[in-house]
Amino acid sequence: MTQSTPAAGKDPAGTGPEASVPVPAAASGGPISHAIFRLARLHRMFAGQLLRRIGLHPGQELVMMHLWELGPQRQTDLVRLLDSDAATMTRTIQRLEQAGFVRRRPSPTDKRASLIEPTAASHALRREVEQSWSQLEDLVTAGLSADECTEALSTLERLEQNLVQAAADPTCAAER
Amino acid sequence: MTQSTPAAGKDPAGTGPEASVPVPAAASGGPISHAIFRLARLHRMFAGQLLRRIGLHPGQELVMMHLWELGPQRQTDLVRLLDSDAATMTRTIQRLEQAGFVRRRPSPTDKRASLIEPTAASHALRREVEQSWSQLEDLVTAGLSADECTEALSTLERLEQNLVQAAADPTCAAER
DNA sequence: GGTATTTACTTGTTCGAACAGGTATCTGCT
DNA sequence: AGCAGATACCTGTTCGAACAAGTAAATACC
Repeated sequence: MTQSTPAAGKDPAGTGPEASVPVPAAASGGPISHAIFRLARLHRMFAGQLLRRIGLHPGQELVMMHLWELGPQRQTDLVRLLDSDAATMTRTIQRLEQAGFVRRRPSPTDKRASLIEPTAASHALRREVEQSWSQLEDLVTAGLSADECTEALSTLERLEQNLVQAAADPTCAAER
Repeated sequence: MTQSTPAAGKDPAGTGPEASVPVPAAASGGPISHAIFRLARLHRMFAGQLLRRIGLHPGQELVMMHLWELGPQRQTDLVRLLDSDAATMTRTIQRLEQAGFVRRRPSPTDKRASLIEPTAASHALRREVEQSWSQLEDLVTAGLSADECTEALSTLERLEQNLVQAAADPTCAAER
């Protein structure tokens, strides 16, 4: 926390440009929320750019990584692994299937389910996907020491834990 | 929603190499990237839940906050302020207009542009939106001291800065 | 066995995000 | 003045995310 930008501090009118971080007073009510939002947006954009070259859309690569690693899975398993949505998974699988990266096989034990398995063609992508991930990681952690990385990770996880806990907390009133 | 603990669980040796929790080795290639992804997802979900009650969709509230704060703006200005996309802004404005939160007035000086201004009805939402933002901020920073908040913010901004810089860096080769 | 509930998956919808065009209009340059 | 290029905005498309409903099969219960 040595060279923090004065984002949360002052941003007097007039100077306008603000090339690095656009942060009007609109964000003053939630500087950390806003920072999460901006970081996530940038991060997602980079991931999208990296994935685009290898013919995947953001989100699809996570499905593929799980399939490569764990072998054939039911959609429900993937949903649980990715903490995703069944409807989203249905369409993601459909697109991956149409793209030739995935195949569906009826489950031998459950007529409702089908097993999703990566195709041979998809394995050619595996290295590129993993490479892109580590490239993105390098980008985002540039200039950070190992200790700083650990600390950053712990910070992110702490924030995440706060939200996880809030989701489980009945006082949240965010029930649906 | 129901997300298992990412790092809180100690997960002793056990049997497998990575019998960890939400993601196996798939994330090992980019722990920080993955943490950003998860945090952002949760954060977005919470924001969505809070906004849902007040009749806005995630993203729309940012537009409204800028309009409330800065007064009538052209779409281009909003795009620049939010670092967003012109096409996205067009449709977001259309929906906000249809919802009655925004009005369009032709620009007196530029026949191409129109000025977007918040309606009187929209001002009733302002307090709720700001309240939701600070509520979300409280949620995400729960249990953090002021110092820890500052540090967390600085960490987030540092990661963001890395990506901002990478985007400007020609070695990125991500140019079109 | 027969019914109720849960589970696995699908479809429809709306939304933001991003890319690829397309059309006016404005601006800079000659 | 006239033209090239930039600008402001719109439309079409595909994608993930989330919600709502619905179908079929498995499971639980009586």
